[in-house]
Amino acid sequence: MRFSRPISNLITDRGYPDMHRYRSHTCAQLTKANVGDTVRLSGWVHRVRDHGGVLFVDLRDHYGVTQVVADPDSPAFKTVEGLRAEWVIRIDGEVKARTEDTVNTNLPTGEIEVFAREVEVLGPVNELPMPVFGDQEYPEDTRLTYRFLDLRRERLHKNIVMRSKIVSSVRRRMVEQGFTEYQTPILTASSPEGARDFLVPARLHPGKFYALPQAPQQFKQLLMIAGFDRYFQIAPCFRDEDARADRAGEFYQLDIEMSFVEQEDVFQTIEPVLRGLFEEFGEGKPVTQQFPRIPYAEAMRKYGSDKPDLRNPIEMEAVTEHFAGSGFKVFAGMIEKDPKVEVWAIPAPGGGSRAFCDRMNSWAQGEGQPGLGYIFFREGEGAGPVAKNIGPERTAAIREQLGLKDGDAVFFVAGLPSQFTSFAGAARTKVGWDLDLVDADQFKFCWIVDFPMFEWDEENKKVDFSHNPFSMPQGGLEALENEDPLTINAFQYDIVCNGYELSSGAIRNHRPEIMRKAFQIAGYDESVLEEQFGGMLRAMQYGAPPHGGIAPGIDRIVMLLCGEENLREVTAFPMNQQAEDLLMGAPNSASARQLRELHLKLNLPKE
RNA sequence: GGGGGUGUAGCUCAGUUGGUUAGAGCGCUGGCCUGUCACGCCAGAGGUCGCGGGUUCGAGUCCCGUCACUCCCGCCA
Repeated sequence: MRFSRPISNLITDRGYPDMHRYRSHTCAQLTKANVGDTVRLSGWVHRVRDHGGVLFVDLRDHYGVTQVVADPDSPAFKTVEGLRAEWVIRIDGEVKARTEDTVNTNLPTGEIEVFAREVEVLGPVNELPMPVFGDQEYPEDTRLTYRFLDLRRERLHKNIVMRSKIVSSVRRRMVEQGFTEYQTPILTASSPEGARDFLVPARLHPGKFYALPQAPQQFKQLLMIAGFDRYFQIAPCFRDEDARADRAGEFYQLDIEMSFVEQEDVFQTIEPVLRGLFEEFGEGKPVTQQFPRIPYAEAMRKYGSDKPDLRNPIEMEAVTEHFAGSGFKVFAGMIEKDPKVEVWAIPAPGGGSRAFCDRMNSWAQGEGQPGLGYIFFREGEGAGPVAKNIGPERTAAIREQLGLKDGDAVFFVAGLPSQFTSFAGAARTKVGWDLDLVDADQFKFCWIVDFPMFEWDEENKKVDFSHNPFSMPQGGLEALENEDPLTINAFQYDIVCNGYELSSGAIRNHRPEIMRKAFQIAGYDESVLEEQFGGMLRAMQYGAPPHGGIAPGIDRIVMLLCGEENLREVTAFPMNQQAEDLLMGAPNSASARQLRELHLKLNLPKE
């Protein structure tokens, strides 16, 4: 008898019958070359097919599936008859070639099967709450409660492995770019990201709390000030805000910071990493080669969003002048009353039918809008109520401006851009998808640049930072001293891919005097600055290099590369939307003793 | 905190205008089957129709409330 050699060095072959306790091979290894070998496999019973006189078991492990066969000649026949899905078994047997008509070409091991001599049950199974075999959908709470089963299923298993490969590739690419990975604290102080912190009570300091980092923002800047030059980390981040499909309370960022750089240096460094990553894992889908840089204001105007999906070719344009003083009294009246009122056009190539325009109109009403004005073009002229009201000349001018032809349509939104932009953006998205203008099979990247440094806080009637206070204002101290704060931009940028904000970054403010001035403009007393960012401020006074960075979201990158639309599909152990871990039972109540040690008393809301 | 969707067997779902005993597929249990790989065939078990209240002679179906999950808004640079 010939004894099989292991292919994977994971497994030691001590030779039959002194083989490795559990396996000589994985379930993906055996081929025609092994025919005649005696082998040992361990894994899960994926599926049993019982033909009475002959039994087939698909044995599955992490690596693949191998068909095990037993007939009444097999001493293991009785045991195999009793096997059920997902039992964990070890089988010893002989590799046999399948006859030509029984080869399964869908399986890498499909040319062989293992004839079972001996079967040992390593882990039997209660009735399953959900099967591993097949791809039927299951309710998410079941999937999360039995996550270990869900993770055995092909799609999720593949996603998690893919995630690991992506993370490895990211690390390799970063190291190749001259970056070094440094770790930063998990128990830290509240930082200025603006989200709600997760707090951890400090036993040794009654009444005080650590905060989990929303991002290692200050630490990475301190690392730059400490002279480490190029930092990265796959950093866990925590924000106690309500979850969304693309947003969870805990997540990972590829956190990056670089010294002695300007914005363009960061772009030149990060672009190849992301482009390479998406080319490596994007299954051949085209990836943007040179990421366009789009100023924030332009993105809002053209796409109605600061995270535009550039797969959608539609660009909006202002057409206010064509409505000013026109016969379309609703818009004309608004324009006359307020010089800030604008009318934006959303071109809809191929949408030139009354049916489509009416459908968009009722969609808009469902979105809480009064409606959606439109013109559609046919037989050389514009049709619809708006066209009637403004007349052929203005209609032709609009058509001319937008380059529309017969069979196309255009939709209009009017008002104060600040109030309708996000709706206009949603309409652009809907038109693009409904008219099939979006080529989904690609990765379209862009940089969004020139974010405003400050914004008007309507609630508190004051100027406030629009991002974090650590960004360098364009124009530096001079701009802060001489210009209207609401017109100052920051060296603040985002990377967007297919409509997802993948990351946000900035060139940091490394000058304490600019920092003080910025806080003063945002109406914060110097004492606030000292109290909250005293450490940073002190560090800046002892030789801070100019520096900047960015922090792409790992989870979202993996989500895009796996073709998923929900972070939970690429996270091994996610929480549900209510931030509960249904498998481990978190959060949970604390014992009286734990609370006592922490000097905490509960003050629960009334039922 | 608010809005939308969903909730019927372990799972996916059907259930007409309010009308007798609430169905199907998958899974499960038992039986048959020697070449399947979504094996096939036969039989069976399995239901507080999310929960509570109401309207009605009669509610899975209509109304009110409530709970759970999910998507979105708020929130999140």
